[in-house]
Amino acid sequence: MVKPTLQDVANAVGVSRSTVSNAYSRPDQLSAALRAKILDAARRLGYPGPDPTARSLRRGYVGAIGVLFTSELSYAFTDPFAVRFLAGVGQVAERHSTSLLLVPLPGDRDRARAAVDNAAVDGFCVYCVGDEEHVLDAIRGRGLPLVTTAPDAAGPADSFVGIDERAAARSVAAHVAGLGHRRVALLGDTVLPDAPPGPLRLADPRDAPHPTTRGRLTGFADAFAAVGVPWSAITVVNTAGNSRAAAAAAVAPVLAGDDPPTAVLACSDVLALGVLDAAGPDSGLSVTGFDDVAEAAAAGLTTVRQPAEEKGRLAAALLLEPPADPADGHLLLPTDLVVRTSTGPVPRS
Amino acid sequence: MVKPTLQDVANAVGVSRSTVSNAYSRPDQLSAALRAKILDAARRLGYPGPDPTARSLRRGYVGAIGVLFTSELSYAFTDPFAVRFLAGVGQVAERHSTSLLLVPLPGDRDRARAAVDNAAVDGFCVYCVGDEEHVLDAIRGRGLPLVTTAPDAAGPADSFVGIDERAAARSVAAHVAGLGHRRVALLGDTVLPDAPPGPLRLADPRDAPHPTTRGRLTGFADAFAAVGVPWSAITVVNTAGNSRAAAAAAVAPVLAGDDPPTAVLACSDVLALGVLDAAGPDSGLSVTGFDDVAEAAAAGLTTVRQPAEEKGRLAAALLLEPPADPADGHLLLPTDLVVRTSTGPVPRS
DNA sequence: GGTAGCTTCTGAATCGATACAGCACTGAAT
DNA sequence: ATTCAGTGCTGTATCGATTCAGAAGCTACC
Repeated sequence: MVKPTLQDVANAVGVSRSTVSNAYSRPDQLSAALRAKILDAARRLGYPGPDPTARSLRRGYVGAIGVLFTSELSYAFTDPFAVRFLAGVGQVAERHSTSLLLVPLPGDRDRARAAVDNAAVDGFCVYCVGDEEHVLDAIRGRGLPLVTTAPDAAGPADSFVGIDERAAARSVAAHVAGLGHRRVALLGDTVLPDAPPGPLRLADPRDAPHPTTRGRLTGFADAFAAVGVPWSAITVVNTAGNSRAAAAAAVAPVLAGDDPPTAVLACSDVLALGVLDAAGPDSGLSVTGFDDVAEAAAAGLTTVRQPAEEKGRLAAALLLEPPADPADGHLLLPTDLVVRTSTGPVPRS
Repeated sequence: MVKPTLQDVANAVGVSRSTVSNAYSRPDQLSAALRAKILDAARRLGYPGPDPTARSLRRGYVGAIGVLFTSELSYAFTDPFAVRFLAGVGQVAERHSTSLLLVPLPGDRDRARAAVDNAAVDGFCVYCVGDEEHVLDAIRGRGLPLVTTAPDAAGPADSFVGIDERAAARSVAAHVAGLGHRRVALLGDTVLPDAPPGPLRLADPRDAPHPTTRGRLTGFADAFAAVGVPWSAITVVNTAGNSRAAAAAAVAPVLAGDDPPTAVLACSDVLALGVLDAAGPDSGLSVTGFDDVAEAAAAGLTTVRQPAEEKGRLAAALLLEPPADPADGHLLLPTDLVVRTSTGPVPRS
């Protein structure tokens, strides 16, 4: 038994294809009686209703928005901040009867492009992009609306929702500097594309390719420069992946070295928690994170809070309810410095 | 400027449409020189490559699998077990260059059906279904492959990957019974469709409509029946949602009542954690969960471990690499009873 | 009775691509 | 010179629906 099509239903009832189509999509275009007759025949024939693909082709829209993640798809579910962001996107999508297409973005440039080009969606919500500028170009090339969460990745036509990464980073770094810390290390995931885990030479924080990392490192640098600590005196540590374990592994040698830092500022809470793991309890090391995920509170982590779900909700809303004035497509969210027990004065040793 | 189509590129180069199509999808069908010329012209014209929707229509497949959740889409991201399951699905999908379409399933029957009917996917992976049998029927009606995680929801043609819910529940309940507990309460989310939070009359555990809940409650009942505690002596408590807060709110009155239970067995870790919240530390109450999510270990929760990511990976694999023999489409995963500190002997009072 | 105004339904064009049979040409073998 | 097998490319049918202008039928009013 082959799958019946709209035409088969039309034949069975003895009406035209258009009428059957109307029975499904525009009930006001035909009499209730005929409609009932058609739906009944459809049920009898086992016709499951209009084919979504064919319908999308003709209508010109799909009813799904793509969500892109720089790294593997599984990362989307590994970082608690990402999960909450997605939940926010999902809430709004749900209201619009829109699905979420999670697009795995392979590391390989060409395959990444292909993944974007092949995604059947009405728009893209890009959670975070590294130097994947070409992926954004692919989206723009398709003429699809795009909302990003990294300010300087946003082109003129793109929407944006996010925080002032640099200012937020400055606030937490200023707190650490204010406690007297001068020997500090910064910790980021994939600070430079192919760098191994561990300490890294980075001539200038603005050289970091990943916009979010760049913004945060630059903000950290700002605050320390303000108290006389030059960039060159700051250790930058790279991790292989945004995970607790990766962070612990990358930072352990640094903590064990000569002249270890008295404070470590991480680019995400997950990394910061890894630093706490590596340092062990009561080490006296000051550690800060970023995002304020649920685990941060339990661990007493000093961090910067940004509204995760709200960010997701707004991103989806920008896509699904585009503002009349494109100028309203750029949203800057507030952040809060949350001081907990993971930061304190420099221990005298 | 309108978006160019394949035809426009063909015209520009002076070849047929098919040749341009081949340049993209079957490079071996034309000379490298011509292919280069075509791709070059495409770039010049701003042609973004074949339209995914049109391609899907013609090819007959989409390159995406649907993931269905009974409750709201945001739930998918709220339950840690669901998140890990999804991560597993994502890993396998990634290997197959396949996207994940998360389909929000509205509570309303008709809209739920519509959501399924409109999803452009090659198959469905149903994380958990309540009494949503009609949704499964809709999927089958479309002739799409289906993998479920609830054994008795699986039709003959469906694949299945999951655990023996009843036996697993029996094992943890036997542990609690072995500790001497005889006054017990069971806690589940939406045990009956429209029941309010709090204690509930349920004549028989097998009356619970949700297959997973049904399996677990029945297993609990088995173990207590074996030590002489009849079903009628067991309190069943309903929650409004699978969250810590909902569980705490639903169970608090029960714990505060006359003749409170000495043990509470929950149908998920999240609920169990809520019970611990409600009971407070050192209450002497024994509490068990289900799934062994990350937070369970930290809270010392006695629970049943099941392999979350592996479950997701297998589910996706059944969809994307269907076994030659349909009999291999039913996978039963192992579970482990994990005894921690949240269970202990009955306190003498 | 004629025309205006509705509602209900039809037919052809269209969305943007892919599959497949078949044609034209090339070079080698007979 | 003729057949043959292989490349490389073209043309047409097709995927399964939606859209829209317009025809047909029916009521209603002057």
